[in-house]
Amino acid sequence: MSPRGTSPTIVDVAREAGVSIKTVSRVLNHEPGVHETTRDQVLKVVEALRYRPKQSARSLAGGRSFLIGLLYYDPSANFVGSVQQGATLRCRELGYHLVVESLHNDAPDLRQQIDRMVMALRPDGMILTPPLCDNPEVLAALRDSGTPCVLMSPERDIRSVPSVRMDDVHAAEEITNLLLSLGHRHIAFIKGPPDQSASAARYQGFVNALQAHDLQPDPELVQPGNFTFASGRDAAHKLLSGRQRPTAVFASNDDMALGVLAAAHRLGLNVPNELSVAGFDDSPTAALVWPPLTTVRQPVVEMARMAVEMLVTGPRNAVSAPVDETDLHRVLPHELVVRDSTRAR
Amino acid sequence: MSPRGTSPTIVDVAREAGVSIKTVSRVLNHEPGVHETTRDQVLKVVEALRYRPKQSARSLAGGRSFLIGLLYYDPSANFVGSVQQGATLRCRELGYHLVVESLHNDAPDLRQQIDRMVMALRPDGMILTPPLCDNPEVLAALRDSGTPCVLMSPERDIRSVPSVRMDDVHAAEEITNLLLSLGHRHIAFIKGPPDQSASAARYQGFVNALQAHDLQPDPELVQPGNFTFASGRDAAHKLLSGRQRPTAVFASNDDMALGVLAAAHRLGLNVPNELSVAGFDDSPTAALVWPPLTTVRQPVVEMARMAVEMLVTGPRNAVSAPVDETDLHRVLPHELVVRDSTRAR
DNA sequence: CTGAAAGCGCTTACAG
DNA sequence: CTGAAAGCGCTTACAG
Repeated sequence: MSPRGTSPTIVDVAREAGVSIKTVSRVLNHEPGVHETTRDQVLKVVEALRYRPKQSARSLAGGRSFLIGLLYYDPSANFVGSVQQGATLRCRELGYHLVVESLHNDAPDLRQQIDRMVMALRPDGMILTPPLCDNPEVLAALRDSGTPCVLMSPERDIRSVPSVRMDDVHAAEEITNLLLSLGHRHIAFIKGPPDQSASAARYQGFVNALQAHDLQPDPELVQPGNFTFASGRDAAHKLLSGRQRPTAVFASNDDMALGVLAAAHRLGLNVPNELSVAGFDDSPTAALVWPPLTTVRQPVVEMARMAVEMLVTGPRNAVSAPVDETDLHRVLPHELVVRDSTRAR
Repeated sequence: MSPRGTSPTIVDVAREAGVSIKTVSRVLNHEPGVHETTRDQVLKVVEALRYRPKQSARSLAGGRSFLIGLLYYDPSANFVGSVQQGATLRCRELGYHLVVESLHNDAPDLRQQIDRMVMALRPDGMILTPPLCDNPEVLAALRDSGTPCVLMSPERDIRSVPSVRMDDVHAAEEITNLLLSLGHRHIAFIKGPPDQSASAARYQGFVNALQAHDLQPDPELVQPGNFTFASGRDAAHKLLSGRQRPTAVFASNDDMALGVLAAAHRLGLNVPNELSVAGFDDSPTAALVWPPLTTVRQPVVEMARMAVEMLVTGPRNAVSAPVDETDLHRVLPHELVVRDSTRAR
């Protein structure tokens, strides 16, 4: 049973079970057309010998590696952590394994790095996270290699390339509705960087919710930001020392919301009594600050599970009916996380 | 060049270069004893055909998978993110790939999960992070399978099992020395959970530094904690409302230090003017709070690089001299990160 | 429902 | 310095 000693092979199982290796293979791969008695017998021997087929042999002979690749850029992002969590779990259930590669989005030899991985490992599918899933070079390399991909939260969907995402617009609407329902009417909004589609989507949700209440965003209460702590803090300083102070701030991500919290503390403003603050992302820090942040949790773990599933049970197993575009682009439900940083005014 | 079409094989390269596949193999594996002219010719063809050996074939024939496994438990830990960062980079340099598996430390089928991975993939080595690297069941499974391991920051070193760590004692001494040099004499300490060796080590460093200044820890200023935000906040409440308030608090990890910050804010205590606070770990949040936290950065990325290296250039390539125990247990230098939460009293 | 043969693409001894 | 042969442990057609 030691892989470095003499672990059993399919031949051992076949001999012990009194069948051919082909039959053992059939049982192991859940192929139909094996007599139940035979199947049971084989499974018993497999169990007794603690036999596990060797991935390299399966891969070489069958052309499937049982490997899913995960390409990511920012190692510190908790997003990636959750992706892996969901992906490795689903992989395990499906008999696959996850190979990860940390790439620089602007590395000069990006293409070569990807080619090397694809050629060596032949992963059966690849999961791409932002910003790599929006990098044309990455997409091209993978397309040329014929590796199936799923994009996680890409900037925009690509025809015929599967993707998984959440609904930023609706989530931002919900946060805004929460603040409105708490009685807030002067709600500030801190935007994300203009080159990220999530920024526009979240702002759109904010506007939608206001308009549904016959309100318009106050231009003075809408500040630019770039998803960093510092940009949130600076925007908050402007907002909170302006002539008409908002009673609530919706920062379109958590890092900026933390900046708002810091600015409020410095200005001696009590959150949530004098100012409500909401974020977006449910970063690990969001629950650790004072007061804990009201925010939106992306269903990242579920998205990753879904991505693996689309890859594994994808083109190969699907009936070859014309693929439905809506099936290709999945939207998973998010979750509003109401904590102590928001309060009725 | 498309792996799903007809990618070149070693036979193609051999034919094109006018040599045997054995010679191609020699060149690819940097084996000695190939004429320089032959080598150049082969490499030229390899380049032209964009040939990459297929891992599954190499693995099946050669008994090496070129895969390093990473087993981890807590997906949210930024520790794991840094480990992967370092590990994938070093793997790439060495022609290896990293397979990750998220495991529950107390899963009933833990052994089975590990066996499955080891038997299927036959990784050439495995990196274990806390708390898995201290789990006897995990260690036993890997030992039985003959898979070489490196433990990252294990509770305690195991004879003949390689490990990589930092020096908690020294790091804690340095933080304490910093506070002492800022003029603090009433320094509180918040401990970690007693069942983690890092807790004891950090406290030891704290005591060492005090004693080197002819000081003794004040029992009233030493509080228990368990490395959580809440425990740090509670400990701080006690410390800061006691009859003799410390001028500085050394929380033995960042999460607890954040708790101290929160408690100070609530009590209206200005950090760092009225209270200095130091943490340990340099978590991502440490730089994002107000004021930014003075702390210690573990050399996690470097530790992971080292772990991969020990695995790859380990037993196989090492001269078979008796293994030096000190070579087996590496200690990498940490870094003091002085930010704004500490100030001269 | 079951099996014998061929082959996936490399590396390992073994020769020369 | 170079090569012909065997074999790693499976799966894929193809038969029966």
